[in-house]
Amino acid sequence: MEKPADPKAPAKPGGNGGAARRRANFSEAKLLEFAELLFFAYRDFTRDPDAILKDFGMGRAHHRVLHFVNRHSGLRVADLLDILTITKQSLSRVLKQLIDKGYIVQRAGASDRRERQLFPTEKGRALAERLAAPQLVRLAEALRASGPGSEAVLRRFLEAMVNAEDRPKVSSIMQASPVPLKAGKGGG
Amino acid sequence: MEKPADPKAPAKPGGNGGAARRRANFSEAKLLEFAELLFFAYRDFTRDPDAILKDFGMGRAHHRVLHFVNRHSGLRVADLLDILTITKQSLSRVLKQLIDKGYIVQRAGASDRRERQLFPTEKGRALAERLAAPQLVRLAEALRASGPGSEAVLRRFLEAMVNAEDRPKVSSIMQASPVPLKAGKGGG
DNA sequence: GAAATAAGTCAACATGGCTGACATAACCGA
DNA sequence: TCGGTTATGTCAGCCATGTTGACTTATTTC
Repeated sequence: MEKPADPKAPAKPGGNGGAARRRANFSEAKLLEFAELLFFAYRDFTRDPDAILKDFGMGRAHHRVLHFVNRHSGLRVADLLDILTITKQSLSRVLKQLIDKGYIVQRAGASDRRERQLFPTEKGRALAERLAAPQLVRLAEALRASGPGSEAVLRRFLEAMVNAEDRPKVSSIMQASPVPLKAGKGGG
Repeated sequence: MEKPADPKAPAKPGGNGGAARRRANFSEAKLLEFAELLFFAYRDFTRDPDAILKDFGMGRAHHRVLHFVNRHSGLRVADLLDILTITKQSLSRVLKQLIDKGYIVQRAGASDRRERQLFPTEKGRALAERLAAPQLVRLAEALRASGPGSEAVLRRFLEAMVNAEDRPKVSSIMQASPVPLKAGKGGG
């Protein structure tokens, strides 16, 4: 019953209903281009590891878990849930597989034995590096293409893209702390 | 049977097997940080529209289709397949729903009547703008936080992140051509 | 000792990828 | 005009990965 707008005159490019106006100096058109570029960039960023994972009967979810366990060895299940923003049931599925296949091991927490700290095995480290390799090449080339001094710009941009309330958490994660990341929970 | 590496001495941070060495001046650690930042940035970039979509009984796949149809009004199904890099069966599922709900209309191609050109309805344009709004705010703020002149850097970076062979295609898409995007197929 | 917390589990369901097979309509060249 | 190719659509089923809800176990904390 929904009468669609006349398809004879579709999508007036200038006629923006009002959502736009101007945002801090950036035109809507320009911002939309960045949105699209981000989509394309991320689409291809994940492509190489996805192909490798297929050979191992695993998916992108496994990659994410393995990456963070490898990079931030010793983190707890709760930290991982926080980072990935998925439910423990979703995490459990892939984590169990990674443990069963010998890519990750867990140990009871040092101070709190209810906690499970996660560590990569040698095999896990090897796979994590293999998955990361093409992504690092891509990033290095893109940074080079961006010109000198682009790293600082990139870092500021990406950090600002993160939800403001999560930035402290992300920062603390980025410091590759070998200690379980309690910051943002009760700590500071 | 897989004997895991001794979990007592997990993840020597310096002991990189050889995948690393040095990539064009960027340390592996730095590149990994960018990889993580990109993950967090994209994670949050998609969060706002995902929440809105839920109220409409739709998912991220609908958003992607609606976005590109709205931005590049008149593109063909084949163009969309190319952009999203999914199968026509996957696209069909969400596209059909968007058409049934009156967000998108199709017309037979002007020169080739086998083709289906896709257009947003008024309703579709409205939803696309509503979904884009929080993302554009986020992007504008992040660009501002990146400092003056960051746009050019960002653009170069994101374009370089795209697979080299797809860059011409992406460029032609970005020009918001109102004409069906035949470039990269047989054209130039 | 009771309550709270960290983690694990079972069951069911939704979304959105995939493959394979096949149908229809339209175009295009011989 | 006919036959092959192309653009699109569709059916059927599978897989990965997200969700909610309910419940258990081990451990810590008050």
